Amino acid sequence: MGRSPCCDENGLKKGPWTPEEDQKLMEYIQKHGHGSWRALPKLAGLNRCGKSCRLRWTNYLRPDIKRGKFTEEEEQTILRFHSVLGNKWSAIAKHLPGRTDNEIKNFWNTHLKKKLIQMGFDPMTHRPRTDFFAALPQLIALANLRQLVEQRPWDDHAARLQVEAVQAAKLQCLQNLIQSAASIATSPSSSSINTIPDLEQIGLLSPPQMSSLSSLPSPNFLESISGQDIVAGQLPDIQIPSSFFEQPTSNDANQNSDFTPKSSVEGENGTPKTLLLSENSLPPLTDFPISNLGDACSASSCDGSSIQFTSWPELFDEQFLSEFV
DNA sequence: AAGAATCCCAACCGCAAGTTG
DNA sequence: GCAACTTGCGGTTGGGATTCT
Repeated sequence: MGRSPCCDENGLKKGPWTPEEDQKLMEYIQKHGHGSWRALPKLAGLNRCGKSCRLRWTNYLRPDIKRGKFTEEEEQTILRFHSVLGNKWSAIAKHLPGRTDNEIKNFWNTHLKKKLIQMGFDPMTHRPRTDFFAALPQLIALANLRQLVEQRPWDDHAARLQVEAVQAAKLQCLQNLIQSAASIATSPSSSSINTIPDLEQIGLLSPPQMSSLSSLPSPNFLESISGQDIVAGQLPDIQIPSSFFEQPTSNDANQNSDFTPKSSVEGENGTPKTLLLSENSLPPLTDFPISNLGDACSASSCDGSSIQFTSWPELFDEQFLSEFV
């Protein structure tokens, strides 16, 4: 397994491709196919290394390449597959016809990753940031906005704020517990994911909620992912807040790193009453870290059922949610 | 208008798996 | 089984384009 020496060779051109070079490469491949990439540059009359030619062809010259901005649908697809596959750009690209792994990687690094971070998600796990203090600005903003919305006296609000802080901590705690359980379940040493129901035993999840955990993708699901056989529609519905695609981009969002109000309902007097977060826009407590699970499972033949955490509203009782939102 | 800052993406680099002799 | 070679992948970067001050 030696390293490829091709790019170390002297005298080979590097850097941006000229239209003439593109033309030569295109004509050669269309006539003869690429064959051996290493031999191609000489045969095509190019002063480039084979690697450079391959890259140019696969990322730019291939006739089936789709150009232009990513659609919202493509964005969703990337997010979903990334939450499952992690940074497996080539695997993700297989599910986006006409898009290259490089393009997807760039799009992820320049747009999607930032979006997730701005929304308080960990871009690697697709879950809300786990550190409570990182979420503090959001909580503070939440509290302030609530005050504006409700126009209640501060004393009353302070008391409510305290309750909310407790609830937020509770929420965080539950989340951490779930994550811990998940990591235990995914560790090769654990026999199966069936350790999750322990949560039920300690009274954190009621049976109906657990039932939602049992609607799980089969182990075959993960196998099919690694085998690249899945289509987007078969993925677990890893829930990105509906507000995700409404998030301001770049600079706008930087100034509003907290969750911005996205929906409004009619108040009693007919004036719109802004909600901080709709239930649907709550960040998903959601996603079992399937990206890691994939490796763990492939290494340990996990035969237990896997987990599909549901969205927030189903995890908490209505009272909790209605109080929190 | 101009310089600084930031964004964006094509291309490079290095690693690892697969293939061949 | 081993080493040389090829291919593919993911991370990183250079520099042009765009936006901000």
